[in-house]
Amino acid sequence: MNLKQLSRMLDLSQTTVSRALNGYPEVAEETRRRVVDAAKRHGYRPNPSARRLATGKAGMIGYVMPTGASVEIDPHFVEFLSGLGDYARTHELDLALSPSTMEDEETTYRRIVANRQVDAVYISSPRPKDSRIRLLNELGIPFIVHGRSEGLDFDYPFLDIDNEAAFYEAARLLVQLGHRRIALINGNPDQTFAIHRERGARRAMTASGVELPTARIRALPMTEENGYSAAREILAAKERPTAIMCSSMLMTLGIIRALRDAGLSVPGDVSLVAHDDVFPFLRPENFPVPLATTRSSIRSAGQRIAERLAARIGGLEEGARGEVWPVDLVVRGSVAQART
Amino acid sequence: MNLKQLSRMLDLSQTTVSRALNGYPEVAEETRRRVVDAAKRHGYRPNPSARRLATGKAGMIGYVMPTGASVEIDPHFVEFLSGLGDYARTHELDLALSPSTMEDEETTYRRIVANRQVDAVYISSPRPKDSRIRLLNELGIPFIVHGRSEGLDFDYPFLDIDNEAAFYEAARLLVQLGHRRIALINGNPDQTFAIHRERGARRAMTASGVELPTARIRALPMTEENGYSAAREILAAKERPTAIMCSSMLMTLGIIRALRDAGLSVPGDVSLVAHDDVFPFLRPENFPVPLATTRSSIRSAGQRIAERLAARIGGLEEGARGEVWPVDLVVRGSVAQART
DNA sequence: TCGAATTTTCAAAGCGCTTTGGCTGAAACC
DNA sequence: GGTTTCAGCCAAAGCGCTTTGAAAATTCGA
Repeated sequence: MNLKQLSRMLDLSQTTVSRALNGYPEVAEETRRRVVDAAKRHGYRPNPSARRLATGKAGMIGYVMPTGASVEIDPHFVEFLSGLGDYARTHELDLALSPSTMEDEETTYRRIVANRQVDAVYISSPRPKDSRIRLLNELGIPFIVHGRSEGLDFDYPFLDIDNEAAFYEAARLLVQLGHRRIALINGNPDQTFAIHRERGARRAMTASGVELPTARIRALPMTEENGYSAAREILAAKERPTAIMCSSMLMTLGIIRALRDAGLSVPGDVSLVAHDDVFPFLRPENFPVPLATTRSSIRSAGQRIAERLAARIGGLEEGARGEVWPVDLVVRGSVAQART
Repeated sequence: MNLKQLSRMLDLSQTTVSRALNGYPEVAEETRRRVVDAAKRHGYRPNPSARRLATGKAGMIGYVMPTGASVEIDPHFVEFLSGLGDYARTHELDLALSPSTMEDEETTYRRIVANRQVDAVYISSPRPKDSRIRLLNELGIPFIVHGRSEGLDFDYPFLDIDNEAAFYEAARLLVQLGHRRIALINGNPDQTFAIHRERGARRAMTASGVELPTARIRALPMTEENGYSAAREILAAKERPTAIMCSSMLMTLGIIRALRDAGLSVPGDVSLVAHDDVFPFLRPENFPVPLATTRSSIRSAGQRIAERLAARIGGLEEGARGEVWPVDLVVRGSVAQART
């Protein structure tokens, strides 16, 4: 069933039918009802390719997905996607993933924009001075950054959590509990969130005269394995830390393994705080010792970004609006008073 | 730059240019060279919407993504997607994810097929008598199932790993090591893979006169939490198992936690074998005790499925071809001789 | 009641591509 | 030399929708 058939059936022109269906004002209410009704009854759905060709609108949200042998999409992505999908589903939006190697990223963005394949784009895991943001800004397609960049000389729309405050609070808690040797096992240092977290931790510690030497910092991709090896190294130091802050629960699994290897207990010997992105398959309450966390649902972020993207597509949101979500600090059994 | 402009520039008709670019034979070799050359030089790329409208081909692989508050996309999906993307990227294919609730699934499939939004579709996590397979079969769109269904009265194309053999081998190993009380902590029982795994394990055990009572079986969504609680229950039995087979490494993390709670050692008290889908962020070698696994890369499966889907779109593959991959059994420190 | 203003509807022109069917000129055949 | 054949090219007709510009129908004001 296409427009032509439907309009013939109703004895109306394609124009009128199209307008009736798309809510244009210049069509009599009664006619509209007739049309809408018939469309529903016959299950008419406009062909999206045709519509796209005619309007230039794609009805899709795009994401350029880094791939390649060595690149791994991390589990955060699924959770995020899940949230994005939640919203998209109820708003007739689909997602287009365009796989691309790191090197072809720019080309890929240019392509999907030039081809009008998507109406809006989101960017994840931004780095400082992220070139993708500049590019999209120039290309003039609606976009939102999940996270933030730094050092860009213009503003852009983003949604981020307050990583700095989160780790500030976490560090402050540890300091208040008397910890003086606190380590930080962070995510990849070329990502802005990792920078912010370190900044927050450092600020809290410095404020109390506690040092955060580089020897007690590790910044690596967030895998169990890296958590383990980072913890091994840090625990091997003469001045062993009495608390560890970590950017990822997956890494924390590795840290716990290292602690066990070293015969150290949580929180007896070492207190632990980690950031929790709220994975349904890995809960801080269920750690050997319930894990204290800074918590923020990455899934909700996905929903919200989809919502804002939709608003942008519809012209309801404009400008470089930044949104920063607070992060909860949830204290659980993995933190305790420092041994004196 | 569009076809019209390009053809005018070359002083050729759109027809010829289009044909030259698409490799049709009725164009002189020299002309083709000229055209291809100019296209590259001016960065001409056919507008996909227009092409889609004209050909009915979408250049996209579709996936109906289950979403909803309670539904969680599991991390397997990302790994798979990663593989799919790997292939798609190099073949000008994009992925279209259509989020859908479980109830709307059928409608969504119908929609994307009717609209020609995608050229092919893949289905994951098939259940026995999976209605999606029947539907796609009727709709006549190319598709491939990742995994297998059971009890369908027709054949269909799929790619699966040999779950039954994998767990057969694993169980056989445990039996050979003298284990007589072996537990199975499996994935969701309405998924075919879980059924196959149980079948394999049971077959190996029965062959050696070892029982697998339901009391020693748990089948749940594969989260750390479920692994933990399943293990707790099973370990609480009077006749405690001396070995546990598990369908997921994430669950195995929970099992290990439960073992530790119970003061049991691996492999001293309990041997452990798990299935490994090869997540980059969680490696069996890095478990407290290196974990013996049945291993099969879910990412490679993604690549292969994309490849086969592309072949189907191009008419190079047809019929109900099923492909079953063997699974490696990798013995590591988590299995040992049963205590006598 | 008549012309103007306003609604409501329509025919037709795109959007950028593929593809059908036909045309042209040169090579091949008898 | 005249007729076929065929390679190589083209004009034009879609694909199914939106949107422009104009016409028809209706309402309104005086």
